[in-house]
Amino acid sequence: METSQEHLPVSEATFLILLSLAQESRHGYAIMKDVEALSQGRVSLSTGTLYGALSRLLDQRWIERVEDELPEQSSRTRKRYRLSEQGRHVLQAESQRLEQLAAMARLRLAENLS
Amino acid sequence: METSQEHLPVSEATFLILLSLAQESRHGYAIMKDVEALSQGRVSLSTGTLYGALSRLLDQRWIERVEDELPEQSSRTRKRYRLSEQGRHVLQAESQRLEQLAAMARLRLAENLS
DNA sequence: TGCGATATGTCGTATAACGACATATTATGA
DNA sequence: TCATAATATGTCGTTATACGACATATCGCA
Repeated sequence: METSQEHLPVSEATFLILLSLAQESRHGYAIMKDVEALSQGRVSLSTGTLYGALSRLLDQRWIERVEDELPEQSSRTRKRYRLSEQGRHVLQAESQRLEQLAAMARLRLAENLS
Repeated sequence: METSQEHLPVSEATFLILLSLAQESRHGYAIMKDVEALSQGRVSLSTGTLYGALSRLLDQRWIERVEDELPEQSSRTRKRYRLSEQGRHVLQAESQRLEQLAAMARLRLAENLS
């Protein structure tokens, strides 16, 4: 049986992209802007990272293409993506890993306050 | 001014090695075992990862060599390492990054429980 | 008309994790 | 005593991926 945990950890870029799509489906540029806002400006994805990650995530089936409603008017070359079921599982597993890591650090760092 | 945040994120392997050394100075093999225990068996560092990381961490001055007390008796080829001041700063910064990421995920994932 | 924002992509480089391989010592139990 | 497991450190090649630089096109607006 293949569990989501086997794919962890995912990179920060991948995590933030998945997290952005967890809220709603978006196209690449919107993900870029959302990740920047989401991280309070700390993370600015370069286009190399973004589109490379999107293509990888599609291959892995963690995200899926969504056909834009209203394709007639205002049809730019935008491509919309959404999180797949599998992607949501991975995101949840990675979130737990992050929580666990943060909790471990809190404990160990508290031990040594002397 | 160079702040610890500029080096983030650090890899999971690096983070766990630093966290292990935050408790007390250790030699490589002991770090390996501690990381395994610390992560409840989830992370088993390969020696390639471990010794590669240690050598890099020394270069970056995030860790330092410690001369073993009692070098006469029981002197194996063990090399002991400790966390440097800079290393502790990086570890603290990375812990905060992890907390922030985990908190972000908690919020977004809670939004979409419907 | 031109510029900034929106939008997508490729390419080359650098970093680092990882498994496989190599080697040596120490402790233990059959 | 002899083999085996645990302790201990290291190198090498492969692979994954982040990132900056470059390239291109459209849209809205002043």
